[in-house]
Amino acid sequence: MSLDPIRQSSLSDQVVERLRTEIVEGRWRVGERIPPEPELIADLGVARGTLREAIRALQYSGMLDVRRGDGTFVTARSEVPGALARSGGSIGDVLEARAAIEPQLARLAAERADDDDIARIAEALEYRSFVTAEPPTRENAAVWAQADAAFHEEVARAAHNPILFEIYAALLPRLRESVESAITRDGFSREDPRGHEEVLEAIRRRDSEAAGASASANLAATERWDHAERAGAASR
Amino acid sequence: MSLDPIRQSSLSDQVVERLRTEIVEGRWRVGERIPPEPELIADLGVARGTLREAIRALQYSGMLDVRRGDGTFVTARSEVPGALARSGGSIGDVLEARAAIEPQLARLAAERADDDDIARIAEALEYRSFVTAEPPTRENAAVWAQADAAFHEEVARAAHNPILFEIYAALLPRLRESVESAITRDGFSREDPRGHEEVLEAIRRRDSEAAGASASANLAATERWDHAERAGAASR
DNA sequence: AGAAATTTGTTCGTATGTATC
DNA sequence: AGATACATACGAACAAATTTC
Repeated sequence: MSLDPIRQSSLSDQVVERLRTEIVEGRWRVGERIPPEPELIADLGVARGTLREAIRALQYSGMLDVRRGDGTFVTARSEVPGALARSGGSIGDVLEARAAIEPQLARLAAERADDDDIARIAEALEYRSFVTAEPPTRENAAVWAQADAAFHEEVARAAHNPILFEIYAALLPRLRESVESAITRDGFSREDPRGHEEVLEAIRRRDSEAAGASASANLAATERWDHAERAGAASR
Repeated sequence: MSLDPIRQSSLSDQVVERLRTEIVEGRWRVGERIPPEPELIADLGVARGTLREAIRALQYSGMLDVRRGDGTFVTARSEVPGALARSGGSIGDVLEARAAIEPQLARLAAERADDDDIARIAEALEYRSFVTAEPPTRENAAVWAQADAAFHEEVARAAHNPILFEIYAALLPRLRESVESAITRDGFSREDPRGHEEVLEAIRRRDSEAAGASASANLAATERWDHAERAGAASR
């Protein structure tokens, strides 16, 4: 059997790992500015080019946002959303991916959610209902889309599967974007009669079948809207 | 409404896009060596540091493999596998993700596969059966795992959803790895009585429900094996 | 409005480590 | 062993964008 030769990792790769760790472990929070180049150079003891290569790697992966003359900011704690954003696909494609993943997440959440998970889901749902009560305007479209996404994200977290969570969380921004632009148009209905509550109640009852079924039903409504939307767009 | 200021992209970002395009559009094929730094510098008209930053970005994303003293090689045509590889998770997590996505892919494939898709699936399945007929050894474990993955990849392609395809294709290497190491141990059964054939036949009949059901059934068998495997490992 | 300070962007020169033949 | 080709790393200098005073 032939073994791959061990290759010592380059300095700049090591710097990437160091910076990435700061972000993943939350010492540098999303939105915050990281220390400027001269400071990092001094701390890490590497040349400027070496550091810059590392920063570029994380920038391209979507974890950092580098603004010339201003600074470098943390934008995400994972590479997956950035990678998925580059892979194209329409809103319909995003919906189909959600249709695959969401019911499974709901089922797993019903099996594995602990009390903290359930409390977070309930809180997110409460806020979502609160926002839904307000009249839809362009200003609060982003707020509503965010509130909706937050609920789904908490369900996903409760499934306790890091891979599915990563994938699903990466899909959410793309969906949020489209919902936000569509929300003031046409017949987009923000309220689904108790569909989301049903998911939460099924999780509380540890009824994984019911949780999956409710999630599927909620998605079917959104897909109908997407089909109508696309048909309308074609005739415009 | 406040608009985001337009920010002109840096030279090194433009270089990233140029290099990425060469890879994505297949002019630089996977496995090939890309031109050496001095040549790219001359062609693109940028400084060494600028080019190196771009190469590092693509290296970290998993599309390039840089070997000091040797050259830089193309390793993938997408960033998603590299990103997903960093997000942790166990084999069980990978299986659960597959369980979510695979049936949906089979359903979509039954709705959308064209003649070319079906021919490719049939070919992959034929090869898989051929390899399965050989006795399992450590040497051909990798070959079998690859043949199995190839079948699933062709089904995924036939679903004609770029996002789901990217996600699923990114999961395959992780699964292949574990199957490969487990294949000679314990009671891992490489043959499932006609399970994979059923998927193909359902796709041919355009029966999306049957395709999804067959895919689910196939996965359930693998999941039983994983549970047994984990129980065994715990008692060892 | 303008000047200075801060921060990232880009270039060049040089020396060194590593793989291949 | 030697030669060649290639990537790695450092350092210094100047350019350009942004913020701050």
